Amino acid sequence: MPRSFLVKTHSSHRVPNYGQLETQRETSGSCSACSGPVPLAPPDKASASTPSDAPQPCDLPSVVTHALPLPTFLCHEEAQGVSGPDPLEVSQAGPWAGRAPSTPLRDSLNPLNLPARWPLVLGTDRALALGCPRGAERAHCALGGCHCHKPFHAGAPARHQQPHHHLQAQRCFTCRYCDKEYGSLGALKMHTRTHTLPCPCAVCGKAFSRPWLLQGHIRTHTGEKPYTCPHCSRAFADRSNLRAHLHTHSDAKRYQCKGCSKAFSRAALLARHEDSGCRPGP
DNA sequence: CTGGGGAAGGGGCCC
DNA sequence: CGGGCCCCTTCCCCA
Repeated sequence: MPRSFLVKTHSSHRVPNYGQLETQRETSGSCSACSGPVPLAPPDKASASTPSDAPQPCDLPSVVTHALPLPTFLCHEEAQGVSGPDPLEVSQAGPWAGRAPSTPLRDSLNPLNLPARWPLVLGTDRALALGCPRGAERAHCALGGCHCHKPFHAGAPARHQQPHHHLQAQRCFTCRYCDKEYGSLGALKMHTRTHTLPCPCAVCGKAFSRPWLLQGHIRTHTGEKPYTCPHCSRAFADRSNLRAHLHTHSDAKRYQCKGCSKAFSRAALLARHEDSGCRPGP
C-alpha cells in the first residue's frame, strides 16, 4: 500500500535513491571512529554473522566502544533487574510484537554519523546473545530512574533519552480504547485514529486510520501504479512494495537461518522457514 | 516449501 | 499541534 501517494518534491536530505536501494546495503560505509569500512548490513544479517563474512576492520562492538556514550539497550532479561512493568509483556503486547526495531537513526540524532542501523544491531545482538527469543530483542528504556521500559525504534533511543520526556514532564497519555500510553497528546491522538478509523473509503466503505492509508487503498480500486521498477519497468502502487521488489533484482539473500544456514531474501521468508521448523539437511 | 506481489498497519520525522 | 510523508514490517495469497 502506498505510503506516499502524493508525488512530493523531496527536500535534498530526504531524496530516496531507489536506483541504489539494492546496492547500498551491500556496499561499505565507513566508521567515523576508525575510518574503517563498515558493512551496511541489516540487523538480521548482522546478528546472524556468517563465516564467509569478510573480516571488518571495525565491527560493531568496536564502533560502540570507541564511539558511544550511547543508548542503553536492554533486552527484557536485562531489564528485569529494574522495577516496573514486565518489559517482555510490553514487547509482546505492543505494536512491537513480533517486529524487529527498524527506523534508522536520523542524522540529527546521529552526531557520529554511524551507519543508520547500528544501534539496532547492537540491541538485537545483545538480546540474542543473552538468549532472548527473537522478537523479544526489543530495546527498552532503562535510564537511571526511568522504569518505563518503553520500547523504541533504533533511532528513538537518542531522542528518547535526550529530554527524556516522560521523566521530565511526568505526563502520560493513555488510550481510552486500549492500554497503550504515550508521552504526548499528539502521539496519543495519532494512535487513537487506529481505533476510530476516521477515513472511510467511498467505494467500498472500508475505513482507515489516516488519509494517506485511504489514498493508498483507493489505488487498489483505480489500479494506479505510480512506482516503476527501473530494472524491469514493473509498476507498483506502493513504494514499499517497489523497494521489496528491487531486492529480487539482487542475488543477495540477507536473512540466514541459524539452524541450517539457508539464506532468504526476505525476513518474512526466514521467519516462515523457522516457524515451519528448521530441519537442517545432512 | 519457497519466492514474490499486494495490501495494510503503525510509529517517527519534518514542515 | 496536525498533516503529510517517511520507513519498516507483517499478513495473505498465489505460482
